[in-house]
This record gives sequence, structure tokens and C-alpha cells, in this order.
Amino acid sequence: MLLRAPGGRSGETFASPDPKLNLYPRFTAHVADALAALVTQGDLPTGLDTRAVAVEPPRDASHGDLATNAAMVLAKAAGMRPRDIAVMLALKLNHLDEVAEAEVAGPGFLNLRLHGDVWRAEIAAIAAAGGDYGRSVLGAGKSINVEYVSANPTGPMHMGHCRGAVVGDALASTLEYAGFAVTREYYINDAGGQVDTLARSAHLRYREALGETIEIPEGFYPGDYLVPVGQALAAEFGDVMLGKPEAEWLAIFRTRTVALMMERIRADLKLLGIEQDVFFSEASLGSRVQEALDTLAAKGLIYEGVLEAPKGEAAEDWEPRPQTLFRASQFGDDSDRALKKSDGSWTYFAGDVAYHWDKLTRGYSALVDMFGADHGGYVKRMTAAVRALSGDTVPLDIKIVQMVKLLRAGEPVKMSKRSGNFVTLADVVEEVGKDVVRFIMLTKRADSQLDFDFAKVVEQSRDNPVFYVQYAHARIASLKRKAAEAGIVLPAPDYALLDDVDLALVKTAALWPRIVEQAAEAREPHRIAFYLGDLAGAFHTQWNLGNDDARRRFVLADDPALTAARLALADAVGQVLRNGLAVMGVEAAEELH
RNA sequence: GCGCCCGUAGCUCAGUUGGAUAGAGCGCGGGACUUCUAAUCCUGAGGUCGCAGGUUCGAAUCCUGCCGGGCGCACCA
Repeated sequence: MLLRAPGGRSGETFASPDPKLNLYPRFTAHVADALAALVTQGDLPTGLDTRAVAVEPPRDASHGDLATNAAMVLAKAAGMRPRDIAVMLALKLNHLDEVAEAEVAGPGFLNLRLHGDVWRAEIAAIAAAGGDYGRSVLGAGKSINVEYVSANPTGPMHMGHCRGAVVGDALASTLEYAGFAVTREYYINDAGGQVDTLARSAHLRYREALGETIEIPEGFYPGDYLVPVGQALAAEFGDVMLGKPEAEWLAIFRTRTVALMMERIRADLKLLGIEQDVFFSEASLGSRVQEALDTLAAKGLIYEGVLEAPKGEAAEDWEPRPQTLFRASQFGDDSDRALKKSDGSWTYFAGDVAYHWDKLTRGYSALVDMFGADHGGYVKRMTAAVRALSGDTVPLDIKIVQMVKLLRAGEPVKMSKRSGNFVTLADVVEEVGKDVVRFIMLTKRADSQLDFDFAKVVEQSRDNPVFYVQYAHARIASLKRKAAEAGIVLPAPDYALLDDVDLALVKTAALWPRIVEQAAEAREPHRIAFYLGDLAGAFHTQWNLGNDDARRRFVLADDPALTAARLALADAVGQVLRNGLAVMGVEAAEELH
């Protein structure tokens, strides 16, 4: 093992499994190699299950740069004491050029302290990879379908839809960045009673557009947004649909109105930077429904029967009815579920089963659905259906997105769906901007409730994570300008000039590839927002050191060499911030106003 | 009544899929700075991770049962 002074230079190149690997996978490979060597030497038994071996940053930075639990995980199967294994492992890893010190600690952790040059090399790696730094091959190109938004086409997007839209889209981007082939999909509920009501409401507006005075009865969609739809219909059909019976215009108006509403919804989504690949129409399912039922029937999962009355209070008007049922209870659901109503027509669930059957036939290796919290009760039956249809080969992961509470300076914003007065997505984006909306929607776990306060989200303060992260990026962007203003001619950066304090910042930046994989595996894009907050915090801390000690500033007029190195460091942080923001679908600000 | 989600510092929330002394921001206590690298900074206090058992080297994390909050509970979409 070579010892070097902190901050010292090393002319050596590192021996490693693959220098192109990111830090954590590289050391995971180092540990695996070391374990394999111990097995070869006969110090460890063969056939150990090493899947639980992890290489992670220790929670406490004083424990070093990396830690592995290998000894503790393997102790039982090896029939050895954890610390004994750890010591052997330490001897192996100490031989690596990248390792300054390997130390056994606690119950059997092996802590590794790395040479500063490892972190210096990471700055170069970030610069070289640029926008691809953190991109992962975790997904191995496997295809995955993410369905999100899927708002009913009966009105414009409002804030209730917004969170699912942002989280779904960011999740799709995260998965893409982690190496999956992602299809972004929207399911249009354009069949059933709601769209008939929509068509009738549009017909009223059509009559209105032709000069009639109308009154909107209870149960119709009252919103103003149908006024332009009525005008468009009037322009298209003139007065030919005026006196005719409903049967002659309903289907036509339904199709036209849904198309117009979907145009609007897509425009609203575009305001958020969301453009989905597939818009799948429920009305287009056609023979798929019967096909899905036949598929289930072939597995003996369909029967005619009568469901038990639900327990509890909601059973007033219940009466036993024979229906076509799916044996969902065989797949973890609480009850079997109806596919056909007692009158023989399909249930909504049947359509959804058919839709998921269609997705399965398209060959995805995994499906993800984003559901609103009010559809939580639907999760079990849907996963049951996909398990049954796919024979447990294609997992369906349903993510629940909780409601957003809209506030204005602490006061709840009143919304009434009945009157048609609700805060639309377009209104909010116009008021605070796409980036703020997207970022804030990702500042909490999807399954916990979120407050969205119009006043707070645009506040320029430490409390506001959007501002805090953007400000860090803007500060970094300002460094080049400052250096130019100071008339500094920058040489090529020499990372050897950076000391341990500088390198602390790289350590945080180097976590990014891990965060991507963790967020993708957990399917929790909010982790990216939290990480960017941490990284921004680390940068601000560094920046603030310059207040007390001018030598710690990034731009030093009398030291072009150190300035060049510090700017390269700042650039690395800026690059990671940009990469993270890009995954979130948020622009990285060059300057703030 | 049943199912799902949640319960972590005074408040708002994280918590690396079972790891070391449980973290951050706000708020609170103490201090710094009279400046433009202050659209503040440093520092301190603050916790029975809802409660009680269990699983194991090790639990906020997994299992069971309670307590408390949210959502949903044939044929609607």
C-alpha cells in the first residue's frame, strides 16, 4: 500500500476492474474480487451467497469514504466471526492503489478511506461524461410502460391531476436515465356514461353557440371550457344537428368533443413539458375485452356468480345479482370482481383488464400505473388481473399519488367541482412557472399529502428548495463570468491543487449515479429532488467559506491556477445539478432575478 | 365491519430497501458580520422513530396485535 500526503499528487493510474465504471460499482467489483480471492485461497468457503454485500457511503463521514457490510452478511453462512472476515478483506483491499486505508469497525464494517486522487479523478470523469454522468445500465434496455395522468376527457387539467402527471413523467425520465426503454402512456376514458354526459353538455353549448339561451341542468358539465367546444361544433355542423333526436348526434358529438378535450389536455400537459408517446382510447378496445375475458376463462378464472353483500353501512340498496366474475381473490384481492354487469354489459373494470391485456401483448417487461389516492381501492384487483393474465411474468407496480392541497399564503384555495370553478393546471403554470410546479411536486414522497402554497413556492429563500437548488446552479454559472471580469486567464485545471475541503464537494457529487439507480429501483423520483437539495447545500456551504477566508473563494484574482481547479470543481457540481434537474424536467437557471 | 396508505424533533418532512451514535430545513437559545461570496453564516438544545410483543449478530425499516389519522369499499367511471 502506498501512502501519500493528503492533497499530494500521484502520477499513477489506478488499477481497477473497469476504469469507466462509476465509483460505487467499481468498488463493489473490488470487494467481489477480494472475496473471490479469499475463496480461492481457502480462507472462505465456496458457494457463498454474496447478493446482500453492499458498498455504500457510511452514514458518518468520519468513518471514511466507503463502507462494506460484506463480513457481517457472510459471517453466518461462512461459519466465521464477522470481524475475522473483515480483517482478511481489509488486507486484500489495502493493496489497491485507490485505497488509503481499510479499517475494521463496529460489528464488522469495513471502512475504506480513499486517496484524494480518486476524487480528483471523479471530477474529470464528471467533465468527460457531461450530461451522461449518472446514466446507468441498470435497466439493460428492458422495456417498461409507465401510464400516468389518464385524466377523464371531460374537462381541462386541474391541480388534482398535476401531481400524478409530474411524478409519472419524472419517474419515466428516471427510468430512462437508468437504462430502461420507457413508453409514456395515457389511457383515455372515452367510453361509458361520463362521456355521454359530456357530449350532451357540449350539445347544449352547441345550441348556445347557435343563438339559443340555454340552462344547464343538474348532472351536466357546467364549465365554461365547453363554450369554445360548442362554437367549434357549430362551425363544423352548422344547424343540422339542432332538431334531431339525440340518437343521431350523440355518437358524433361524443367523438368530436372528446377529441377537442384531448387537444386541450395535451396542450395543458405540454405546458408542464409532458409529451406522452401513446394515447390509448378505451373506446378502441373493441374485441380486446372479449379476448381478455377468454384468456382468463381459459385459465378457469371466470365464473357466473353472485357476490356477497359488502359488510358495513354502504349496503342499503344491495341486492344479489348474477354477474360474470373474475377470481381476483385467488391473486390476493379481497373479493372476486365483476367483469359484466347484471344486464350483460361490460364493467369499467373489464375495460381496464382488457387495456392491461393489450399492454401485455405489446411485450413490456414491466408495467407501472400512477393512480390517484382515491383509486387506492382499485390496486389489488388490477394487480390481480395482470398477475392472472401474464401468469406472473410481468409485474405491475401501481404507485399511489396523494392529493395536493392548494394554499395561498397559508389560506386554502377554494375549489368547487360542481360549479366548474377549479384551479386549472394552466392557471398555476402561468402564475408560478413550469419549473416551480414540477420541482415542488417532487419535494415529497408521492404517497404523502403535499401543500402547494402559491406564496411560498416562489419565495427566494433558504426554505424554498426550488430556489435553493436553482440558486446554487446560478452561482456556479456566475463563476465563469466573475473570472472573466477579473481578467483571469485560466490555465488547464490541475486537480492536484484541490485539498480535502474542496474534495468534500466531489464526494457529494459522486453520489449522483447511485441516486439515479436507487430512485429507479424504488420508483421514487422524489429522491432526486432531495439529493439535489443536499448537493446544492454542500455547494452553498463551500461558497460561504469564502466569506470568512478569502483563500477559499472559487475565483482568486491572484491565483489563476487554483481558480482554474476550483472552477473545474464547481463545473462538476453544476453538471450534476443540470443532469438531476434534467431528469426532473426542470430547467437549470443561469441566473436568478 | 373489511382493505390500502400513513404515524420519525415544537412544525414540515428525509432516512441509502435490515446496518454503526436516527438526519435536514423552519422555529427556539447563543454567537458572528455593518458587508455584497449576506437574496446571511456559525453554533447549541431538542427523539421511548404511535404503543406492545416477535424474527436476528443488528429493526424507524420485516412479522403479529392494538391505538390514532387519511382514502376506498357490488352493477358508476
